[in-house]
Amino acid sequence: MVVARFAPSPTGYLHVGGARTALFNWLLARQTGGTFILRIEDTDQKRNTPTAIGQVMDDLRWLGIQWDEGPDVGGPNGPYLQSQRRDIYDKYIKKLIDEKKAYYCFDTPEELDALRKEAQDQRRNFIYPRPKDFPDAKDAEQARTEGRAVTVRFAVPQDKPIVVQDIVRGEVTFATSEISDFIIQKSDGFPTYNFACVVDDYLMKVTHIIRGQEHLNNTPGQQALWEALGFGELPKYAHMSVTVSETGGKLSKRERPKSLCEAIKARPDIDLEKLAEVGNITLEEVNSFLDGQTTPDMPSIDAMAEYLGIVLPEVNVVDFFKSGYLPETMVNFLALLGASPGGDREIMSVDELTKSFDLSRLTKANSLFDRGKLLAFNTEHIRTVSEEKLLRHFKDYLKAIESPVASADDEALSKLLEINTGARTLAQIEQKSKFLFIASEEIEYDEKAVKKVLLKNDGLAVLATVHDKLAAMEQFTVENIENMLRSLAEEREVGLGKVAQPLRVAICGTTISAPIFDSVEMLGKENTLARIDITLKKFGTETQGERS
RNA sequence: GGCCCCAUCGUCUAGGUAGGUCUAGGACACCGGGUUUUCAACCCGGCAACAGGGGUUCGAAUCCCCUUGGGGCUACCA
Repeated sequence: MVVARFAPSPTGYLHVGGARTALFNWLLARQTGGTFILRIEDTDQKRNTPTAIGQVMDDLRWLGIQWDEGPDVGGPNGPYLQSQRRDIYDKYIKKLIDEKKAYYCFDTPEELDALRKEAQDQRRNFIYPRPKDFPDAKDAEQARTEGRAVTVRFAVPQDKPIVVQDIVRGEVTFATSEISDFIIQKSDGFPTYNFACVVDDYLMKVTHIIRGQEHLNNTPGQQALWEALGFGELPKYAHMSVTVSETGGKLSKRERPKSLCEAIKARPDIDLEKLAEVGNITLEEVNSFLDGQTTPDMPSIDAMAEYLGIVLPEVNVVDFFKSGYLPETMVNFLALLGASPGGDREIMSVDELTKSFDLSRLTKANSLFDRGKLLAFNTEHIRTVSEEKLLRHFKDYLKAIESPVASADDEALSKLLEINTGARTLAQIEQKSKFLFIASEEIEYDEKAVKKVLLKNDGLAVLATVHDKLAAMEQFTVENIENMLRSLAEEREVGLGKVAQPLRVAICGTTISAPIFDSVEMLGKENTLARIDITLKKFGTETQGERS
């Protein structure tokens, strides 16, 4: 019976790297009919955001990743929040201390830093100097009353090299002399990740641990702990390749601030004071951010980016949601990043991915998160998901971005989805349809579009003709609109574009929109004529002089 | 600096664990052409890789070693 788990620390929204880890564990559990656990590693009081747990769970749900045991659903081996398992960890820590397998430490950060610097200077790895005699509980108590910080370190057995049997890497050997006695209990009484993780994986009967390669170096220590605690058979490990970004290095949450910082620097004319105001931070904070000293909070980053009209690269699952990607796309893409079902298959459903998932087929080399390919996947999934699913996703999306299109009923929304086949993202569909749902007076006319389409080639004259023909139309149907425009083009011996484009600009303000016949029909006769009137009035006088 | 991992088209990858069937396949991107009411989408065609050097072998993308290059970790973060 397979038991897999995803164990995020709740520091904010779920990012794609975390989502991939969760997905692989979930895929394995689903394929084997095993259990998938969601465990929250909230042992760092400083880093936890109270809302983060909910955000992570929302993101997983959006992806369709359901957990069998977790903070909200419970389970036989709860609680699933590490912060609620303090007594359990304390018990095991006491056991290790009693057995002389762990010991108290009283070092100050300064002392530790000095030791590390010394090691660095001597060109060797930092190894904590284990005391000959371990301090006892009384020493610890006294240190505490003196106000000194007390931590507990695990005495890593030095007898034999530690071999990690990794499903993707094979046998990886670590010399124990390279593994420093690490802290298992912090001075605030919380366990460290390396300790809590081992205890929980044992208690929750986890059989498979799939995680990022960044944890490979933690594994020998965790194995030693597992053994010292007498936990018996080790779980199976699989350390996945890391997902890297175009800018180099691990794809992380730093991506967005970094990208914004570069964008600001690339535009020296920016009013930094105004920027600070928009981001709701001080000018000093902006400068510090530009110097790489500090990083403002995400809402500030987003606000500043929006103000500057910069699109930041998506890194969190919600970012992709708000950019109009489908969960099916994300699951498919992430499942194939650093893994392959073999052969030429790429666009796959969750069922297919589950069936074909194979831990032994994980790639060893790091892979780059290719947004272009993701877009292609999204295009394909938008084309192939069922109408009902697409409609549901579209409604969720519109609601999330607070689009005026959200006011449309299901019928209109379905129509939009239908006429916009070939769209790459839901965002594109929204952008090309938005004009149908805003007031005629609020249409913004794109300067280039007006110049190119209306003020040239008799654009306005054509538009006036179109207006009259539409006004005379009794049945305002897609078919009639199309016939009218086509015959008008024929009459004038020009391409359809010459008559369709002026109309397009008149009703939506730009040269880009959903297909014109359907758009006009959806807008309705009254609105269409009104918009043409507005356009004619607005740009009509300008043409007089320009016509020669 | 130390330890660990990795290396096929620009990118994701197939092929590697059983060396010959690989003049290295697919997809994305890119380039050219077609289609077209805009943007897309779609159709056809093209470009493009076994990091380098040594071995082992009749034969190596595939096995071994070195070099180079990338990545990770090196916290009282996870």
